[in-house]
Amino acid sequence: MYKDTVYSAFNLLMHYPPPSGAGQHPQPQPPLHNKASQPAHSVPQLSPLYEHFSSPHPTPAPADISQKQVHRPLQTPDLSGFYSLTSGSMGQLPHTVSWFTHPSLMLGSGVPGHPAAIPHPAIVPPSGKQELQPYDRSLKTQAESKVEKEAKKPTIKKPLNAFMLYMKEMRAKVIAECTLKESAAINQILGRRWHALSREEQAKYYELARKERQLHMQLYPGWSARDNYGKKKRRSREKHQESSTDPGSPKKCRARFGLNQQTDWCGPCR
DNA sequence: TGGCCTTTGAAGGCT
DNA sequence: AGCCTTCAAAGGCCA
Repeated sequence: MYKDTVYSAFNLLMHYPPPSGAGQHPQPQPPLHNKASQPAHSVPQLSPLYEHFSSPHPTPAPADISQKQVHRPLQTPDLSGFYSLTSGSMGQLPHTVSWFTHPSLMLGSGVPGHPAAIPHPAIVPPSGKQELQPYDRSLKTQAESKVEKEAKKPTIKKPLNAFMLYMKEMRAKVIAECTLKESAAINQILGRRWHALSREEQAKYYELARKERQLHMQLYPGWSARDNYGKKKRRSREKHQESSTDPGSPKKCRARFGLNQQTDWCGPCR
């Protein structure tokens, strides 16, 4: 089952048409969450290219898992260099973001039913830490157990959007250039640089993000962004409310003054 | 130790 | 339809 899903997702990407039309507006594509609208025949047959992606360094599964596993239909594919293998603009994308480096798309045991026991970076325990040693469960009520079970459910992270992918790639560069380490400051710089990118350059990241969303959908069909709501502590609303004098972020500022999202900047945000 | 900061975009909910 | 809220990443900072 999972094998089919991964194969389908992989092939879907391998056969995905490149961005069409030069100068195409890089704005996000229409939502892809309507799975029902995708006909089964839209997933092509397994590409022979897939054979190249079986991992040269398969991570052995822990004994307890491997013993229980009846079959091992799929090894964790090494998808590093995936984009360089694909044709079209994505292959020329000069960055390091790929399935290999992007945690939410790395394949591993976190994927339900996946045979390998490598923890999936996109699927993390709610605490983000190793589980505590087990204790006497007989002391627990069923309700408590249910609550705990729910709490221990691994978290599937949201797929990264275009800007997040850009940030992930460019962060190291900015850190090196500016000798900054504080993410808040770095992100401000990256935000400005993002807007300085040409539409063609941004389009690469929008396309990549679109593919990531699509793969995420294939890997976690029932997942919803709503699943992770409330798992981070919400910020206080007061802090989010903008003062009349604070220009806020460029995005908020443009929204407030009705400026063009791509080109216009108000004074304080320059 | 855990939330905040800071960015943009996606998605879900509400009016 | 439009607005609002939350969460994705990152790491220093602070209570």
